[in-house]
Amino acid sequence: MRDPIDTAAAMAYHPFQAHRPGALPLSAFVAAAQPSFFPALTFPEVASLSEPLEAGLHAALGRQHQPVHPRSLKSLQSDEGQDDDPKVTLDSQNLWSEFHKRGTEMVITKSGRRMFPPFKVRVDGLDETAKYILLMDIVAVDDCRYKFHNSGWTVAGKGDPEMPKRMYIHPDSPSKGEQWMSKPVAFHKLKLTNNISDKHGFTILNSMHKYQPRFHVVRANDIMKLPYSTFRTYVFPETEFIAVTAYQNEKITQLKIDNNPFAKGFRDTGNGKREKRNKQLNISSLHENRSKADQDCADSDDSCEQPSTSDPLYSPWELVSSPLMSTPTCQDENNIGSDSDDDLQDEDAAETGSSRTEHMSALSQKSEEILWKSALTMSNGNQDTTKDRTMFRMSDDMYSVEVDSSKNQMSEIKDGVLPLVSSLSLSAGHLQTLDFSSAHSQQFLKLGAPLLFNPGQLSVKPEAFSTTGMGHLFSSLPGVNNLENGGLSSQSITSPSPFMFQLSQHMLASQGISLSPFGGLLSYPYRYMAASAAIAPALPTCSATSTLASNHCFRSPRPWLRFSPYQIPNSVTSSQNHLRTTRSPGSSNSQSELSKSGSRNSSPVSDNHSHKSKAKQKSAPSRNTVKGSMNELQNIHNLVRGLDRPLPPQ
Amino acid sequence: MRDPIDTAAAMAYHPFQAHRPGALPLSAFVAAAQPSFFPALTFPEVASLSEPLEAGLHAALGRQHQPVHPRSLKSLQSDEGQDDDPKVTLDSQNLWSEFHKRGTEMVITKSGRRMFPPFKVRVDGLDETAKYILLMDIVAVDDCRYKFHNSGWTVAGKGDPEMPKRMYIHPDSPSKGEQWMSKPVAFHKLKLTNNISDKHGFTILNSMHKYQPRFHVVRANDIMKLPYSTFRTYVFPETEFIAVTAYQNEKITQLKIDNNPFAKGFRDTGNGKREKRNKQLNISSLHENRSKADQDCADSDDSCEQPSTSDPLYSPWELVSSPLMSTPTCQDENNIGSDSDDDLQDEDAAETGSSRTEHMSALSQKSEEILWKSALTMSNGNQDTTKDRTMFRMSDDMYSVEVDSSKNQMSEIKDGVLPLVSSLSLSAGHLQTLDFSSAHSQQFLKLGAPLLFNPGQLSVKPEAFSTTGMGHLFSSLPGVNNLENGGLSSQSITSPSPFMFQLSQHMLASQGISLSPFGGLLSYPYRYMAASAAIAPALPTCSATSTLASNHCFRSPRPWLRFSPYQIPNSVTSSQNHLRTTRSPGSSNSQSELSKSGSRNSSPVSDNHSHKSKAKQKSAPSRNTVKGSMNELQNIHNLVRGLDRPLPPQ
DNA sequence: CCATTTGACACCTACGTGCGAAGC
DNA sequence: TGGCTTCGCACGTAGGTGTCAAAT
Repeated sequence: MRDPIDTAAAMAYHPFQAHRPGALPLSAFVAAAQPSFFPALTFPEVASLSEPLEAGLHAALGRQHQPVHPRSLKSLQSDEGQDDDPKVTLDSQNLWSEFHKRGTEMVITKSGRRMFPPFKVRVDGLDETAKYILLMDIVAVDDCRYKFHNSGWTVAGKGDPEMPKRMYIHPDSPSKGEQWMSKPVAFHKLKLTNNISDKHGFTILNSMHKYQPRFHVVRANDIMKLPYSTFRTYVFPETEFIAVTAYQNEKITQLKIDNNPFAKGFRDTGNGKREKRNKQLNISSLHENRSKADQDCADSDDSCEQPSTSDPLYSPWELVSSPLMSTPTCQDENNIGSDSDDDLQDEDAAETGSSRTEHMSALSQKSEEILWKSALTMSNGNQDTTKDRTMFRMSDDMYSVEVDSSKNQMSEIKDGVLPLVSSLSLSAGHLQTLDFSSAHSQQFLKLGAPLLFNPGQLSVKPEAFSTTGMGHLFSSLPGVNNLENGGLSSQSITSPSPFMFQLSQHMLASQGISLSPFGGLLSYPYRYMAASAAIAPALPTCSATSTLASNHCFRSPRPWLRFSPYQIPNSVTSSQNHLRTTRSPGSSNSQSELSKSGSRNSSPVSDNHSHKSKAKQKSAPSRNTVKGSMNELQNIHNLVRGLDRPLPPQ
Repeated sequence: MRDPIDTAAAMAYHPFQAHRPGALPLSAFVAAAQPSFFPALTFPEVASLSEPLEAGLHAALGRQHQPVHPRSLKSLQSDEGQDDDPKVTLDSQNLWSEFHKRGTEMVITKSGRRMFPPFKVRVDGLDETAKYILLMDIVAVDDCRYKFHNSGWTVAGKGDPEMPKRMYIHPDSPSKGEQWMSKPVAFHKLKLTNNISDKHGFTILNSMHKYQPRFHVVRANDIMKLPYSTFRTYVFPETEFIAVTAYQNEKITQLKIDNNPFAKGFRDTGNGKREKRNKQLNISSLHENRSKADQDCADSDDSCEQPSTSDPLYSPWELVSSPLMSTPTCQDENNIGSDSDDDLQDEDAAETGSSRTEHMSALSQKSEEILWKSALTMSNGNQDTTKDRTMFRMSDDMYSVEVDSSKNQMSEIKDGVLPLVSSLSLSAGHLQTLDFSSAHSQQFLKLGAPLLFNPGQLSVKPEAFSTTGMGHLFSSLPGVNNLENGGLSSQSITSPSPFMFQLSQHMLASQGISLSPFGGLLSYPYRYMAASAAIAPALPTCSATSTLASNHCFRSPRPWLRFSPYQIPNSVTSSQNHLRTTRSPGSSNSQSELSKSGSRNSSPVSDNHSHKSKAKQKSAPSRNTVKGSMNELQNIHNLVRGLDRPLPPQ
């Protein structure tokens, strides 16, 4: 049914690390990144292309570098078996594409807003018996602020500093591959907000900024093992969006109204100013026509709460692949997604089955750049220029990046290699958080929510975590119990490691770890927990002086509010990484479904992919690769928080 | 605030086992049960009264007995630290009492119905840093069928066979004691149904039968360790109820309408035939006036979804302790809870503060019997007569029973000893199931739900489970993976062990265990998993010939549908048990609150208990104790399923 | 003045209630 | 017929929508 990966690209990887903003502008590294693509490789089973990863890594590391022994990391892996080959397809892809080509907007509110379309994926190729943790995050695509002008989005200046992005771990994690593959994996519990003081664990975004959701597959049977596990990251370009507090593009509004069941009240019953829009809204096919089994999507608690757009009068839209209305970089001032070119005009034309594939192909080059940029830089705006970068993407495909922190060698060339590297792959934001939010977290947050891993506090030997270990990794380890019992120690506060996870108590509980309320100044007490000294040696500095990475990151409250992404100093640590990139067919289905009233003769996107290999070759990875890697490392190692909690100034 | 246990009773315990229905009627054992009470003992910290438990145990065991080595069990304990002393108080106790004294009815529907009042408890005295699993089940009080006649409940004959009762594990399990104590623990996700083919994991009850909810505290950091852990069972007599498909007692209906927010639409707005009932409905105090913090009750996903009865015009009712309207045994034909005596007539009287305590005290003896019966026999109707039994209860207090399977000695006498024994304490039903239902389970059930532990399939040595183990107990053990991977083996089907748990995939997933769909005749494939040969040696036989316990229980599909509880043969195994009984003040608050409009001068029940020691002395345990123990063991060791799944005839 | 944000609101989807007619 | 059960229903709660006016 769904075998997304059909193209491959490989790229040499050059590890890299220390970065001193100011002295060493990020853009320098970004510009050097030049991943190369190889022709499509039919995803080998467990192909593993061995290549040294440490080249120049330690040398580049200014300090704070605690070398990671691959063997140690290996032992930390909860599941190192390579007998899986995850394939991920985006659910309701055609709906996503419809939004994307018009310039998807996502409303962010103070109280938190869901995404629509819902981010839902189908996973295949997992080891049925192995446990996986599935998570997602949303990272900034660039460092630009946008504005909607003349029915199009334009860059309106430099972006605002990004709040720490949280890793949203699917509430069902960890679960067996069997379970994940049995039904779509939905993330509708993830909510977007613009409230920087959010205490629910929602993802905090900047309005009028562009973001890219990402999906990660981690083979681990315990959330506590996340840091030592391989991350396979999947990026669906069509899920890119601009965060807004109020809809700017009326077409997006109408698309939402027509497809979101909760907005059914606004569908034209002759009241609004909107006219007969029903005809063009036949895109909801995949989103609506999900089978009974599909409705049992794997999501937190309410079994697939996201109501299905079950309006029978909507017939499936054509399955457009990679949308063209991609976003410009900060330098680009050209409008994208302007309404004039193809919206209302070709509505009926689209219905007749006219394929947009060609049109999109023409813009694929640009799309690739953007997507790679977002994938590489984790979109925190850590680069001020984008023109220097040679990005790439495979049109009508989504990108997946696999980062294996336990391998000190070049990754296997699966379907493509992305210079996205991190010792832990917990990337996507200079401040990265693992957030187990959901209804659970919201409930548990009330008694003191996030758990932060402080590498310096856990000096347990990696070997202690045996592969046959029974989970509850830290709960029974010396030094960890102290943290668990004692609430928040001043030491933990003053020198939190950049590699910290924010966990909801619920998830922690099911993992054998719990939090205790911390009677501090905050309504949301924190607790710091050591993850392992082996994982995140490098740390970003957060002082205004922008010194090189030190272990005292975030000694000041919410440092990210003081600096722009470029100003936030970063440094990455060694950690021999195993890089593996796969590509999953994202919007490669160009089938068009003419019937708009049910008689669909083409299978839904996720069920019938034409595995076209459209891989493009690019130059071998150069500095850009390094840049990407560095950003990844930085992101991963960055402390991510997101709750409005003041930290001791020192 | 809440320190429920203030009275103690101790009782000699004589293990016991094999039971052959027909040849050896259950009533014989039941009649012999004569637990004895000792005066209140202020619960010692970790007092441990050592007494041999094995007396006559093995001798009585006809066969199938696999002796359990205490040391082995001890090693299996996830948390053997005795530094806790759980105290449990029933939330909304006064509301419960209001219902109970009228004869609580709970509607059961095919699609599942919540309980109202919601079963919610506050837990205290836990080890803040230790992990606990909190669960509850609902067991039949007797083997009687009831009917509502002349505004009162009467026994209407012998009860129908009970479906296997499922252990509902709180979705947040396991969590730190810290978390459990931080907020009320609600179980509103547990639903009642009369659909014997229920596939949601709901609790299946017989209409017109009487049931008793029970609450269990287990110190364990992994659900897989449940079998080896000590169960502390708490019974709140006022939560007893009769399952109905339609309300019989109009007073109960009105009480529901007035207190359940979801039934607000039926409150007298002048439409119904019900007149001014508002005045008497001031009971909702505790249930309504919960603080903001209380609303964050620890429950599955939707943070305390149960809406609060926030009608400000209701003032707290008097805090009555143990209700009088207790249920009769099958032999008793006297009406209870008849409306004529005290309902509409004394409504206003009650409002004026007239205490019902005396009235209840008069009936306390009867109540005790009933409660003990339910606690001892787990109310599966395994005894056909109740007159023989000498039950007891401490009026206006709830009972708690602690069973420690890891101790081969008489339990510490805390506040009382109850002859409730089981090798694993997973009692309460001849068919006992651990059900992790909730929204999760419903979702995961769809791909093959229950997990059954088959002791015969796991021969791993108990020592393998080290205390420092990291959870995921079975996932990495030899012999277990086979089960996990292979779906359902015929062997597993044909000889399932009586000790099996039914787990939802979700919970299993978070515990390192998952299930795979089994392409059989059933929509809900089963998977059998060995728990440990050390735990449940004895098994109930389920054949019509009523042979003594054998390992081939439930070889026939749904055997419980063929036999009455008495016909189902049972046998218990040795397993040196540590018995400990505690008593928590349930409805011991006899304060009356006169003000019906807010001016409560008495603290809520859970905050202000007058620790009255009303322990009563009873005779030393005799055969009845054995009976109770046997039932417990049987219940625990019984295979519990509940899904309408046919088993291979052989 | 503008662009953007906020909050109350009507209108939806879910689903928890008892009712009452109909079924068995 | 008389119990008891079932089902659709109206009416709640809870919360997800975009709208619109007002605020910033």
